[in-house]
This record gives sequence, C-alpha cells and structure tokens, in this order.
Amino acid sequence: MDERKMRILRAIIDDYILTGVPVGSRTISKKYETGLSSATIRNEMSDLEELGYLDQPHVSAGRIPSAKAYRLYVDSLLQAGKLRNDSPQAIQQHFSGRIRQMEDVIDHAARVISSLTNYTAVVLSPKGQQPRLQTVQLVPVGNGTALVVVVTDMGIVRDSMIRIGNDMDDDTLYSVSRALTNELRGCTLQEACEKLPEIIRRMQGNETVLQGLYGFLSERSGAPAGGHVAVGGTSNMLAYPEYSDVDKARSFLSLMETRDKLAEIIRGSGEMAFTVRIGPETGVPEMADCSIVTATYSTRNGQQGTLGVIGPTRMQYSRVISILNVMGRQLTDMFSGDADGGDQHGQD
Amino acid sequence: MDERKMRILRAIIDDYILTGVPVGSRTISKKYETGLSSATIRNEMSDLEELGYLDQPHVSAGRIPSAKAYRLYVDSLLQAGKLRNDSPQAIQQHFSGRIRQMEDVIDHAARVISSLTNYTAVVLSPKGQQPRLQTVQLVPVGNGTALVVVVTDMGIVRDSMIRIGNDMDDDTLYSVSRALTNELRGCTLQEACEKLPEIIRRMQGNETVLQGLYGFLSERSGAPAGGHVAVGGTSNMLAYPEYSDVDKARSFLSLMETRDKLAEIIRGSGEMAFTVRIGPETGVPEMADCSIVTATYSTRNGQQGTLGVIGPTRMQYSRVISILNVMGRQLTDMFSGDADGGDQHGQD
DNA sequence: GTTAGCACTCAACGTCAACGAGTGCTAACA
DNA sequence: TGTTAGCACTCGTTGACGTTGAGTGCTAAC
Repeated sequence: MDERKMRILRAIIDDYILTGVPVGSRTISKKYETGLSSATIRNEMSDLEELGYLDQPHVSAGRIPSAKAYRLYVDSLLQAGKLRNDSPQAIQQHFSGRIRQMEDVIDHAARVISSLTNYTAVVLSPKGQQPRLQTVQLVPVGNGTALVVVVTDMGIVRDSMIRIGNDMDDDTLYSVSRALTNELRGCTLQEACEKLPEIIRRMQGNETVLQGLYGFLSERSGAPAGGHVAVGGTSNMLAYPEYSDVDKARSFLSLMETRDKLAEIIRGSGEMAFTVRIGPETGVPEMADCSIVTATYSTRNGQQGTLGVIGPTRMQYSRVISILNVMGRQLTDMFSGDADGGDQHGQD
Repeated sequence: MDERKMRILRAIIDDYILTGVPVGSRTISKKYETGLSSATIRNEMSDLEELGYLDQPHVSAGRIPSAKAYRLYVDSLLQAGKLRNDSPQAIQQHFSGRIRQMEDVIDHAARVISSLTNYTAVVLSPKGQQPRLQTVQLVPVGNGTALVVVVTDMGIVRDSMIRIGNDMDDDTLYSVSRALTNELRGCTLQEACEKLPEIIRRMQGNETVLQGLYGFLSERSGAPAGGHVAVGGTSNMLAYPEYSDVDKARSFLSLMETRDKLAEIIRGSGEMAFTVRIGPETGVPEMADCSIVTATYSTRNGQQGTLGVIGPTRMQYSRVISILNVMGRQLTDMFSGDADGGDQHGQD
C-alpha cells in the first residue's frame, strides 16, 4: 500500500462521494492530476481491489469504495487533523435569535445540521448519571391545584399538576416549597422518593400536597426519561439514489420514527469525542449502507449529549465531521453558560 | 344520477380504495352483487365518466374515482351517520399508562392514530385567542439566576432562565412573584409586556429581575408560539403505490417536516367538527392526490385543538372519520379534566 | 333496457440487437 | 522494471419491436 495507491484510492473515494456512480480508470486519470494514464490507474485499481479497498458491481463497470476504504479514508482524515473549521460563524448565526428551552435548542440544532449537510441529523439530549434536584417549587394555579416545578442541576424542568387542598393559601405553599427544597436539594429523584414518606410524617397537615408530589416523583423517577430525541432532514435521504428504492426508504424512515431505537443506535457509540461508523459497523441491518457520524457536547455539570449525522456510506465525511465539531462546541457553549442573560458567574 | 348509478359508483370507490388499481366493469359485475352484466356496468360507467365522477387513465384501463366522486361518497357517509364507533376502548387502552404533559399526550395521540389508520397523523395543540397569564413565579436556581415559570389558563407553561441580582434572597423573590402575579393575572402576554415598564418604575430595586422578565415576555409574545405539532406515521405513506415515485414522496415528507406550514394546512379547515378535504380541495399542490380529514377536540376553557389524518385520496374515509371521532372525544375528555390527580372541581 | 359478442386500444412485458463504458491482457517503449 | 498504447471482451443500458391481456365501445340480438 504505497503512497501512490493511497492517492488514487482517495481520488476514487472523492469522486464516488461526489457522483454516486462507479468510477472508472479513465475518469481518475483525466479529472485528477495524477500524471498517470488510465492503464496504469487500472493496474493500481486492480491491486486495490485485491486488497479489499474496492468493489466492482460487475465486470464492466467502474469500482466503488468498500467499507474498508471509507474506514481508511476517515481515519486518515481524523489523524491528519485536516478538518477545516467549517465557518463557525455560519453555524453561530443560526442561533442568533435566542432560544432557550433545551428541547427547542436541540430541535433547532438538528434542523441546522441537516440543512447544512443535506443528510439526516439526530441530536440527543444529555444523559448522564442521575440529575439532581436543585429546587422544588409549588406554583398555585387555582381551584385547589398546583403546578410542581422541579429544577435539576441539568436545568431540565419537569412539571405536572397536582391537587392540593383548597385550604392552602399561597404563602403556605411557598413555605412548603422552601422546606422541600431544603430537604431534597442534591438528591436524585429516587432518593427524593425514598425520603418523602418520612417528610410526610414530619410535616403534618400537608398530606395532600406531599402525596401528590410523591406520585409525581415516583413516576418521573421510574420512567427512564429517555431524554429528547430531535431528528431533522429525514427527507434529505430520499434525494440520494441509494434510496430510490422505496422499500429501503420506507424501512429507513420508519426506523427514524421509532425514537427510542434511534437514540439507542446513535448513543451506541459511547462517549467518544467522535465516532464514525461505516456501513456494517453500525450494527443495524436497516443501515447496512449508511454511515453514522457522531460527536458529543456537554453541559455545565459534565452531562454528555450526542449529536449525529446519518447519511449514505459515500458521505462527505470531512465536511460532516467539521460541522459536527463546530456544532458540538456551540452546544457545549450554550449549555455550559446558562440558557440566557449572559455568562454564568460563580459555579455550582 | 339514479340509485343504480350511485350503487355502482360506490362499488367502484370501495374497490379502488381497497386495491388502488383502476377498476374495470367486469370486476364490479363479478365481485359486487349487482345482478348486472359487465356490459351494463360499462354503459353506466360511461355515463358516470361523462358526469365527472370517473376518470380513465387511458382508454384500455379501468376507471378511477375523481375527487368529485370521493366528495359525494364522503358526504353520503357523513349524512347517513353510518360511522361505526370504532371500538372506543381500543383507543382508550392506548392511554392506559397515564401521561400528563400535554405535549406527550399529543405526540402519543399522533402515534396511535397513525398506527390505527396506517396513514399519516397530525395532532395540533389547542390554539385559541390569547392565553392569559394566571401565575408568574420566579424559582431560584442559584448563582444569581432564576427560572421564570409562567402558567397560563391553558395550563401551558413556558419557562426560561433569567439573571437576577446576587443580592436577592428567596423570600424577596417570592414576594416579587406574588406582586407580579397580582398585577398581571388575566393579562395576555402582550398586555403584560405593555404593563411591565410601569411596574418596573414602581417597584424600584428589582430592575434586574424585571428587565429579564420583560425580555422573556416580549420574546414569547412576539413568537406566535405556534403550539406543538405532533406527526406520526410519515413513513406509512410510502407503503401506498401512489408514493412509489420517490420525488413525490420526498416533497411530501419535506412538507411534513416543516411543521409551521403543516400546522397551517391542517388548521386551515377552521373549527368545524369535521372536515374532509379531497385532493385539490386541500389547496396544497404537494397534496394534489392526498386527502385530509380533520376533527377537533377542546380543552377545559374552550380552546380548540385539531387532529387530522393525511392519506391518499383513496382513503378509508369511514374508518378514518370514526377513529378521529373517537380520538377527538378521548382528547377532549383528557384535557377537560385536569392533567393529573383526578377531576377538576370548580372552574376558571 | 339488458346482454353477448367482437373489434379495437394500449400499457406492460419480454426479447433482441446495438451501443458504449470499462476492464484485463499483451506487447512495445523508456 | 514501470508505464503506456492498443485491442478483444464483458455486460449493463437503451431503444425498437412484437406479444399479451385487460378493458373499452359499439352493434346486434334478446
């Protein structure tokens, strides 16, 4: 595997990524400045095929890169650190109108990535150990009901209506909130659930509220929360001839619809800064001819979120990687400051 | 347009809905008990074509129903009140594990509808006049930031971080919250924005907070809120031969991705209990061969939400309508009680 | 008014030959 | 020894062409 073979292989991959059509020796010798004749290229290509880097759909067609070739290509890309920083400001400007709900940010990010790459983008909300309670607040709504607002250290807020007695006035509610916050701050949801019965015993007279809260917490802690899964640009995939087969497109799309499974797949890469899984490496039969590129971002308290791009194996890897790179940093910035109103001074 | 023509037309529509293939005279005379020979049917079909109820893709193919025919079909369906109540319990059981966040319910409903009908389902969150503020609460988060929780009469909660001075303790924050709630209860977001400057003047010493709140409110009130749009079963459409053309599928899917436009289309039907728009009636070129069936549900305070099904013009109208009917009632039930913890006594 | 029969139409399908992009191999060349 | 020109060969693609069959419209008989 000498340097020249390498150069030729790269040219083939580049061309195939561009066109999606098997590339022949003549194309390479003409379009790329190799200074070699098609015959020489042909010999090299034959070698490359023997080495497993190229496939031939049929005898009289050009060659297409194998998964192994993409792997080599991507690895050399990553090693060389050749990733141009794809105009961070182009991405930043997409976030100019400030958005704050974490889920909105994530949805938006997925849309931006997919429109920049023309592939399908997936962004997962951070998932880490257990979020820890920071504040519990009961907001009166009237008619004997209140809204529970639970703020965790991830800034994720979960809310739900509960019943409170008609006899509680706002101030009482507030003092109960304060007491609860003091008791529960720093607990995980599970721990809070375990603590609550005892608190209920101690704070007589507020059974209704606390029961409601208990129901809320136990449900939330039970549910694996799953986190939010944002998907953008699913229809982009149909633009590639790889998916002109309707059945294939269908199975792909329905995979994109089952968010749980999708999240699992995307998250499957662990917490590496970058992952590129090519074709069979994805481990998903539906994605046999897809590649998945993922990156991570992190929040203030070190929780890791994942963002990824799904495209055909002939993906514009370098472009995608650099976009994910910038976007990952962007998200990290957004979530490690607070969601609004300037930088966060002080620390948790 | 005598009774016999009507019967034949219905048979043709039924068959076409079933198979998606142009139906010939012989099919009708054999599969449906008309007691007529194919030749007779042929004559009738010829008449029906002249009347504009049937189209002929080409001379030696069977006939397919025109939009006009579907319209007639659906109208007679609705008039006759023939809608079987498609097992409400089947739908109810999908909601057994209780879910409460309104958005979760809506997402879930879209999934249920799409899986029951095998078409694409869209559910829109209720939209009414302007939601009115009910409570404003500032929840301390630490580090000089607070979470704004705004509860409106729709139960929709919007929250965002704002900066507060480091000098505010929880109690001050609470009293500010109470004061704000008193001042702003019953206002729309716009009104609240207009009122705030004056309040800021009056309540000196809390500028930071109030400025933050102002920023929040003005942003929220500016944004048309849009509401939540849940879509389920987009991939279902690809199963129909109507969408075996990839380009068509693509434009459909990308329409499904632009939620704003989609919401507009679905909502376009006004607040009728039912709407059936067939083909061109949708007014959307991308949906020239789709039909949209919508129904509404309502919440406690009379806000109207919309749920709809998008499918090929040869849709199983009666089934779809009855499913939407049941689902609409189900959602109304869920949202007219409160979101959790038993019924709401009292009223707003 | 209904039906049987028949000629006619036309999309769909399969076959076949021509075409051409691309290969592999061989021989000549630097 | 590596490179290149030339040539025979392969095989998918394309388009022409005939066949098939579903379905129609028309006419004549019932």
